[in-house]
This record gives sequence, structure tokens and C-alpha cells, in this order.
Amino acid sequence: MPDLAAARRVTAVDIAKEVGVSRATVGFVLNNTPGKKISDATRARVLDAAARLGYQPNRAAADLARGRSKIILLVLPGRLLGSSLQASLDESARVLAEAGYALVTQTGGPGGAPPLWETLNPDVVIGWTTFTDDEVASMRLAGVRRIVPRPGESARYDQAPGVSEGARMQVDHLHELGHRRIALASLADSQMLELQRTRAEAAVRRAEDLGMEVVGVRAVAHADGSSADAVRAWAADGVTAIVAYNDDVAATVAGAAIAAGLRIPADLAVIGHDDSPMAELFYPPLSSVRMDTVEAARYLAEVALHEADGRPLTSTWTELDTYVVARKSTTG
Amino acid sequence: MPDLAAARRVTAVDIAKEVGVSRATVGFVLNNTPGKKISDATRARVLDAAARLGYQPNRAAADLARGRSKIILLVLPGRLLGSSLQASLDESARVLAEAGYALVTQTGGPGGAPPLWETLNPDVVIGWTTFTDDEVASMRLAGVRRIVPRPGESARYDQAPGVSEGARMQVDHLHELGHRRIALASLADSQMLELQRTRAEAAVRRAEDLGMEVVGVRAVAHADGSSADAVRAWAADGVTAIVAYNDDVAATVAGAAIAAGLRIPADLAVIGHDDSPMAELFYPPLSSVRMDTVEAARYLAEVALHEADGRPLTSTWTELDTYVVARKSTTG
DNA sequence: TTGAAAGCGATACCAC
DNA sequence: GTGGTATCGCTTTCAA
Repeated sequence: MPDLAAARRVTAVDIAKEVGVSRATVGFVLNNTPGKKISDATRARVLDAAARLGYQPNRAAADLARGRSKIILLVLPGRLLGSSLQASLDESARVLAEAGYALVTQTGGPGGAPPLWETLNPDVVIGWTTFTDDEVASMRLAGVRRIVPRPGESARYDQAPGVSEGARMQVDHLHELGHRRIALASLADSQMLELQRTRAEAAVRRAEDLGMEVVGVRAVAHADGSSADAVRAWAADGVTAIVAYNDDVAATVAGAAIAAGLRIPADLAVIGHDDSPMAELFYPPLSSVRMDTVEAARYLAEVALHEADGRPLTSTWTELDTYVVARKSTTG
Repeated sequence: MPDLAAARRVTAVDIAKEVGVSRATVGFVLNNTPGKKISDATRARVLDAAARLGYQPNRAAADLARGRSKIILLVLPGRLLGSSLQASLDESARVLAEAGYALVTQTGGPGGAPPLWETLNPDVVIGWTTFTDDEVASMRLAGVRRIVPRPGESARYDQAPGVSEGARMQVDHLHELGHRRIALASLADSQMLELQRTRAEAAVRRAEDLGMEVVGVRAVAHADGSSADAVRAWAADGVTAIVAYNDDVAATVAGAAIAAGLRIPADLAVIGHDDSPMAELFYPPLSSVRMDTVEAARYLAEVALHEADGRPLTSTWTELDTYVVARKSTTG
């Protein structure tokens, strides 16, 4: 079982030999080292030789010499991916790659695999929400130099982007449409319990502020008929609209309502969250809440480069732009 | 803006000094170097000192010295994540971490961010399907030593796990239930066109082998009413069952059918694919096709360690275990 | 404008 | 059993 690359990789020394200059000179032109004046002639010859020999710098050696890894680790809660965020992160990765950084994404939290910051030596770790003290300690031990959000800064979970704001907007939307008696539909056995709870609390608080009645939170379980039961109960209770935890729940509620003979949204309005592809696809199309992931990704790249390279931050962190996408499941 | 870790990191030399042995000895006990007999006493003292000082080996130095990165890169097509695969990969990562390897996952294909193998120097790159020649060339240039599936081995796209087999099982399931006239529902504007096409072809071929009539493939677009139109057309056409590209499409079809007054599955049966959480949640619960991701993840870890460390392969690659989960959308 | 050389920190080979 | 030490490939300071 021979190695694919049995031949020794080409190093900077090879280029130096080929061109007939010192290895240092090679390094200077390859890194565009500022303050070094290299004649255009030699620069060109070096670049040419590098391309011809297929030179690829050795990451380990460079990391060791410069004392940093040029890796940026993004830690996301399990489910946050999947939607449009995925595509947007690709854009962040592209921007970071141009600056020489690799963006590595890790999903899944405690109990899972050991965090990658322990082994990857990332220069920067960026999280969606604040890290626990244990996590921060572990990062420091691993030599992580920059952590975002900054540990110790009072970043509260419910203030993280996409956690509470969307829930409030769901309620506002229903309120504007005249609904005064609503219920929440959540998901049983989810891995995102804290997120669900926080969103639900935010929704209830907003509803009460607006003088709406909230009949309660009902979990739509992964059990046959549970959504049908829920719909019956709501109907009996005079509920006119449902705030769903996400689009899957919204679709389930909508499906069960239609099966029960209710009209959507006339008899029961439903709004989801996340604006997954599903939301637009479903019949009737589901109103949902969307976050501006493009903007988020742009900001992510900016923050990463700020922390890693000291580049200036041109914008400040604001609540992630969040808005309601109104479709037929609420507006008929 | 001071670094979080202004203090120099503790190295093996520090431990050696602390304990009063040579740095080499420290290395031996830290790596459990076989063939070296270290007295239990010094071994204990070294380990203790390492723990006390919070020693973390420097990845870059180790990588450079040993000539490999201990990184395994898994390349997945965009959408394959999200479902249960995510959790299973966590398990692979844990197994690999025990062996000292970091599992990094990259999703998203061409046109996106530059592939991580260019910058991460992974020891092994594992893909779901075969890589293109360009990709393989780029990996070789980057010094990747092992690629799975092996380039050149005639692994055909439609034979990759989860590509065709599931589609055939959807058809078989409907056939067993007595359906003889079916249609396929796919997704317009999807990023997974090749996957959709391949699955559709497999389904059609199987249906024809079984003597079933396939009315055609109809794309359910992200446009209002498109699914309602589709349902009407199918009903007019005498179609009794739908093979949906995935569970989102299945839910959409089911929702539209119910809204059109059809009974599921009596008037129209629907089967999805992937067995997403949605499938079980929906009302009626959706029959779907599930792949054994746990087994896949276990095998992934095994292959990775085989390629990276030369560990023996205890099982052979077989078509990923795939089966139908029958629920009410087909069985009433 | 270019070259020499000192690290970076761990691995592993060879002596003792 | 334990200790030197050359080595990996690149970065970077200091001379020339």
C-alpha cells in the first residue's frame, strides 16, 4: 500500500536551488515580506520556479515558526446549520481564505466529540453564544489567544442573535393581523431545549406586553396523532394563531389543522421560524422568520480578521437583522 | 488589547526541568513510546508535572516532526448533514479523537470556499462519492497521502451509499402495497440536482422492472400553488402513489393532497426519503427511507484509521444499510 | 538587494 | 533505563 505521494514534497530549498538564490530570498518573495526589496527579475524567477515545481508551503513548519495556526474555529449549536447559513458561511470562508485563514466549523456541543480547539490550535474561536467558564478554561489551556464573544463580557444567552428577537417578531406579526388569543407549539425531545425555552419565554413576554392571551406551550411530539390532538385542543380553546418553534413544527401544525377541516389562516394562522426551504415549499406556504445570514457571515469574517490580524472593525455588532417573511399561512 | 495567553506556553522542556530529567525522557513517557523502559517512578513524576503545569503539546511542532497532521478531512455534499448523520459523525469524531486524530468536516462543493485540504494538510481526505480528477490533483499537490474512495477505482456516483438504493426501496415499498401507477416528485431549484436525477433514474428503472407505470417526474417548485397543481394533475391522471425526493417534498405533497380533499394514503400514498425528524412529526406521519448512519459513522472511523495508521479493516464496504420506515402516509 | 543563521517544539535515532 | 541531538521547513533578525 504505497503512499500516494511517495516523492518528497518540494520545499523552499528546492526553489532556492533551482533559481540559484538563498532560501531566505525565496521566503521573502513568497510571503511578500514588506520592507524587503527584491528585484523584479529574481522575484519573477522565484515565482515561476515555485509554480513550475508545484510548491506548497508546509503548514506545520510555518505554524511552528510563526507561532500561530491561521485557523479560525467556528462553534455552532447543532441545528443552526442547514438553512441559508450554510451558504453564507461559505462566503465567510472565502473571505478568510483570501487572508490566509482556514475556517473550520464545529457543530454539536457537550457530550459529543472533544472540542476541536484542543487539537487544532486555532488562533481564534468564535461562538454563537457565550462559552461556559469550563470551555474558556479549556481554550486557554490549549493556547487559544482570542475568544469571541469575549469571555467575561456580559453576553447573555437570550441576547445572542436569533435567540429571542425572532420569537418577538412572530408575536408582533400575529398581533398586527388582529390575533388576540394564541398558543405556542414546540418540539418534544429536541436537542435544542434551551433555545426552545428561551424563545418561548420571549414570545410569551411579548404577547403579554401586547395584551394578548397565551393559552400555553404545547409540545408536538414525535408520536402519532399528537399534532392532531393539539389542533383539536386549540380549536376548542378559541385559539386563532400558533407560534411554532420552527418550520417543521409549523408544517406539522398546518398539516394537522387542514386534516381536521380547519382553514388556514382563516380558522388557524401559523407562523414558523428559520425560513427553511420547507417554508416556501409547503402548501400553503408558511410565514416564517428569517435572519440575515449573509450579513452575519460578513460580520463573522470581519470579526475573525480583527481578532486574528488586528484589522479594524468597520461596523459594530448589532442584533442580527431579523424579519418576518409573510406568506399564506398567516395572511391568506 | 493584550493576548489572552500572554504567558509563554509550557513546553516539554519545562517539564524536564521541573522533574529533573532530560526532555527526551519526557517525550518518551508522554508518547508512551514503545520499546522504552521508563521506571514507574519517573513516569509518574513526569505525568504529574505535566498535569500540574498544564502541559499541552504543540501541534505544529509535532506535525512538523512526524510529518503528518493527524487531521482527517471529511467532505460531504451540502445537504447530507442535518439529519441523524450529524449525531453519528460526532461518534466517529470521538473514536478518532481517542486515536489522536481530529475529524474536520467540510460541506459545500465547487464554487464555494477553497477546499480545506489545501490549507489543513490532512493525512486523509474522505468523500461521500468519488472526487473529480481536478480535486484529486489538487489534493496530491497539497500533499494529501490518502484519499477515500481511492481515485481510479471505479466507484460510480450512483453506487455511492444512499444515492440509488433508497430510491429503489421507495418503489418496492409502493409496489408491495399494490400501487401500479406512480409519479415522482422532485424539487425545483435544488443544489442537489445530480443526486435528484440519479435517484429519479433509479426509481424509474426499478418501477419499470416491476411492471409499474411511471407517469413522470414533476418538480414541486418554490412557487405558490405548484404543489396543489401537481396534486390535481396526478389525481386526474390516475396516480395512486408518489415517490418524493425527500421528506420536505413528501410533506408538501401530503399537505397539498389533504387540502385538495384527498385522503392519505387511500387516495394518494406518499413516501419520502432521509427520514428527517419532520417525517415522524408530520400528520399523517410520513413513510420514509432511512440509512443506518450509525453504522456509516462507525465504518468511517474505521476506514480513516486504516488509511492513517494502517489499522486493519475489520469489515468490508457494503452498500450502506438502507431501509424503509413505514408510516401512515403509505400504510394508513 | 541578498544571504546566513538562529530559533520554533516535538520526534526519534543512537549512544551510554 | 536514560540522555544527547539531528531533524522537520519555514520565519525573521541581523549582517554584508
